[in-house]
Amino acid sequence: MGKVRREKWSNEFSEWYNEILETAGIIDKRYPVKGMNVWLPYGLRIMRNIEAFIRAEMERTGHDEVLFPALIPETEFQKEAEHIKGFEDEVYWVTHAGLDPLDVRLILRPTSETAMYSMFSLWIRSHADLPFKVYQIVNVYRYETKHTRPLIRVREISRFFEAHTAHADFEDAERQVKEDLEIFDRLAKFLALPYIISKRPEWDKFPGAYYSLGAEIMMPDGRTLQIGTMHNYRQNFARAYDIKYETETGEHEYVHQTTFGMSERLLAAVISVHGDDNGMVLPPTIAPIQVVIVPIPKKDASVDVFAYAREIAEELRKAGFRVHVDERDIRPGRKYYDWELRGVPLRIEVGPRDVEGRKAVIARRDTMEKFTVERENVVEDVRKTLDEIHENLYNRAKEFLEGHIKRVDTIEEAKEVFEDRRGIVEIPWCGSEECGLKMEEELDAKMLGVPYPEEKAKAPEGKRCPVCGREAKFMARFARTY
RNA sequence: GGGGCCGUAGGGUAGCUUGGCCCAUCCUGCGGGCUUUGGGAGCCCGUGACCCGGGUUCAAAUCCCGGCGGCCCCA
Repeated sequence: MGKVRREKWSNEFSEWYNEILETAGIIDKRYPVKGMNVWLPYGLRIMRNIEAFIRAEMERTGHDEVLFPALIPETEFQKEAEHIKGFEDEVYWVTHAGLDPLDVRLILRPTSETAMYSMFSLWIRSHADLPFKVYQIVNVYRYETKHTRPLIRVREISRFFEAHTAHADFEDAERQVKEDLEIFDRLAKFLALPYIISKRPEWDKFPGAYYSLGAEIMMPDGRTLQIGTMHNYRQNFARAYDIKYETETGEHEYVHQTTFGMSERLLAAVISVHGDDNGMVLPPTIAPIQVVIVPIPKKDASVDVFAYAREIAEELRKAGFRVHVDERDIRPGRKYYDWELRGVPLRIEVGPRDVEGRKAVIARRDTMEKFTVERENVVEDVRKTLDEIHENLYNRAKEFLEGHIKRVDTIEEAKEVFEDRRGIVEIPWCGSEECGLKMEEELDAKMLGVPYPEEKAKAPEGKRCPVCGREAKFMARFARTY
């Protein structure tokens, strides 16, 4: 009691993760198609809370919500050469209608650029239409050949967020990327998730992009998980899909485009990063139940603990909290374990002693600490404690992330760091693809890219690329990734 | 692309080598009853499974062949 354990969480993360998803009621992975899972009510409620925040941010920043069809004609899909090359071996094809083969085959969208952009070319006419900013949250399909993993690597991404924008020039597109980063930062704070941003190397950018940024978090087993991406396409897609606008002086110019993407990996990150051996720990911002009240009856007690519990619940609800009173006829200890597993950030226990003394016991999910508060201070103490929990989750995760980033100068040192296959290594790099790929191979890790913004990416004076010995231009990040 | 392992109730498992004692074991879950409630109580009753197809045999969860599905390792 009162002790946070993270042994299984850290040492047997895969088992921990699968078990939690199932027992906490997030998803049911028994659906008979590989890589496709069923969302359960509790998991969906958490995801909806995350999406509510994203939608509010989209509204705040002037994005409109749209909804495109899931099917894309082969002819549209093939317009941007790099894009098709990047996705062709992982799209699902619709080739028949009934028994007859289709004249033009259709793909199930793996992402929506090629669905959207022919429409963009119809919609965007003049400079007055720019910047043009839309988003949607839909399911997309990718035939993953590597191991699928619920919420992380799936063949149907159920909650794929994608914002697409078009701009008059490169500078405005760059402003959009900055805005995306700011939105992402606010979202990450909302989820209490510390992260890093890297600019992807040329060989790993999004197919068709001019450059790609990726946001990563640190998983309990020391691997990184990408939970957000921002791309500047420049005019690559505009040329392929003929998206032009008329300037103030009457010329026709191709637009500059960006995208910003996220998915249910956000939920995977929240569950993984904040959890412990007892289960999930949800940030109060997204917990479907923020406070659970467990009445502790005594057979011969003269007081009504249930009435007392309901009364506190009502007061908390009026103050704006999401509260549940657990009146099930099972023992309290069982209820504690139940709600801990489901990550409810704060529990209130009320027994006859509390009713008589006008008190309540508060138990924090993050630290597993318990303390007694006065009845009349409950609302205030709950508010304060929930805030502290959120802050503590963020700080704990930040410490974990930062403790897993190491700077080294040589391949040998990097290998030493990776001996336990954990963490992120930053190593000087000349910037050539050849040396980058060589390091990936030597380290058995992926290059995430270089720190972003660019100022942070520069290698300190005098550092040399450990592969070719030339002067290092950047510090490159390597990690084992999901 | 190459190699290996595995499919038994909702979840986890025993049984398989050496076929019969298996209308299949135990834990958990689920429904009901009694009793209890400050950290997973107990007892009783009930519920529910051998991946699919073919073969061998007097007899198949067990052996053989094929299919489907899952997992792991290597490139």
